[in-house]
Amino acid sequence: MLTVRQKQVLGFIRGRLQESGISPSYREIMAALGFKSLSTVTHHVRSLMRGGYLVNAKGYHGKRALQVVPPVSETSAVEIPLAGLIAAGRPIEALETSETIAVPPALAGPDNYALKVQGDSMIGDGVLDGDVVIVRRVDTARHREMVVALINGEATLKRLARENGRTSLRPANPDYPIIDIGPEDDFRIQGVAIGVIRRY
Amino acid sequence: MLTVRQKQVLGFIRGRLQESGISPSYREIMAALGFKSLSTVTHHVRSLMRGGYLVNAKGYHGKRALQVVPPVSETSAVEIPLAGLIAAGRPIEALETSETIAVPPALAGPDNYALKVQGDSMIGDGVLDGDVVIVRRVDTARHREMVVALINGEATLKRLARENGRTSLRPANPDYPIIDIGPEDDFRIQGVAIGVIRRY
DNA sequence: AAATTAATGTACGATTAATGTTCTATTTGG
DNA sequence: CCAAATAGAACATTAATCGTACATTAATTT
Repeated sequence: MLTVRQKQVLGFIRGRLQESGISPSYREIMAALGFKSLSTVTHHVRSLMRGGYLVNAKGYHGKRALQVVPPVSETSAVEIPLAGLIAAGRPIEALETSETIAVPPALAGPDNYALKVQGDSMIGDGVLDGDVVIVRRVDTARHREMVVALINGEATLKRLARENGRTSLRPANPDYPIIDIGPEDDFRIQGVAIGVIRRY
Repeated sequence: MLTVRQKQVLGFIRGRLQESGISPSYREIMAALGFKSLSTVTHHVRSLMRGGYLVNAKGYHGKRALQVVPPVSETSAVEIPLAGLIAAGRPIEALETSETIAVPPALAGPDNYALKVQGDSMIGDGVLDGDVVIVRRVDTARHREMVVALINGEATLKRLARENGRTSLRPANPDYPIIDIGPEDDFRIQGVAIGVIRRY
């Protein structure tokens, strides 16, 4: 919570940074706001630092190194990044903009992201073309979990099967083949599906 | 609830917060509303606090820290009521508590509610047992839309079909029968599905 | 490279200004 | 009459300020 003066000081610093790129000195701040003592500036700057609005990029005794901390995004913590499109047999196609998508809190998490599904390889499990799957970024998964996996550079959404010491990726659609993972394959799990959102 | 004076005081504080971001001091409120004593302001502010319209963000002796408490209705526009369970062939089973469920803004709306699906009559359309369908409360629907319908007192989730002047409800599962609507049936549409949320 | 100077940030204490709180008493309008 | 509203003055606490001396880094000179 900022006081009136703190707001003015912060505003001046922010303005200087924006126009010239270098932080003003304490004495410049003093002059600009009409203070007669450096301690006044010190006091306000310190308050702003304590409040997390400013940091000194060079640490203790760092000169002209004040940096304004961007305000914490108050866009409710239920937003997770929409990482891109996933389609069987292609790498994940990243979206240009760093889009985000709002999800119910039950599907939110710091390691979660969303992928838009292209294709119908998992139609048997109720994941349709155009659905958005919510994925938790992990590198291991258990038998029968739906995973986002990277195999030889290609990303895919399938069910993981571990049987008789063998690992395979199974679509939920008879039109698609089961993918057996061999020791020569470059195989990595990128996450497990924890939810689906569809919009008609 | 609020007296005339209280409304004026609250309005002034709200305006100041909106335009400048900082709360007015008691003396500013006094001047703005033409009071001649601080205690008048104190009295009104305290009343507003007791009524839950204002809080002091800095607590006792906190200066310029009045905050207007947003009315309850605006707390979170992404919550919609979870009305109950829907299963083929039974009335909607209402939940005891008036639960709500958080949904992405794209699925939120004043006339929307959620139903938890029981059964697999729509599995072919990717709606699985346990899924939550988001429904918009309307009384008409077009051909091929997924609807919540009430037929002779029984609620069901099906696709609406209008062909050759006849209306029918079609499951997305060959194990279930198509329901033909005749003139003798008591048939009503309660809403159309606009989304699905699943959690693994 | 070393020494020197200039520019800049830090520390401590004390003081003033601004602001919220409390108390008792009085006025006002239905 | 009663509840709401108002008034006035004294008091408590926080915000803001000032002055000075000192420490550290950056720039300049030797």
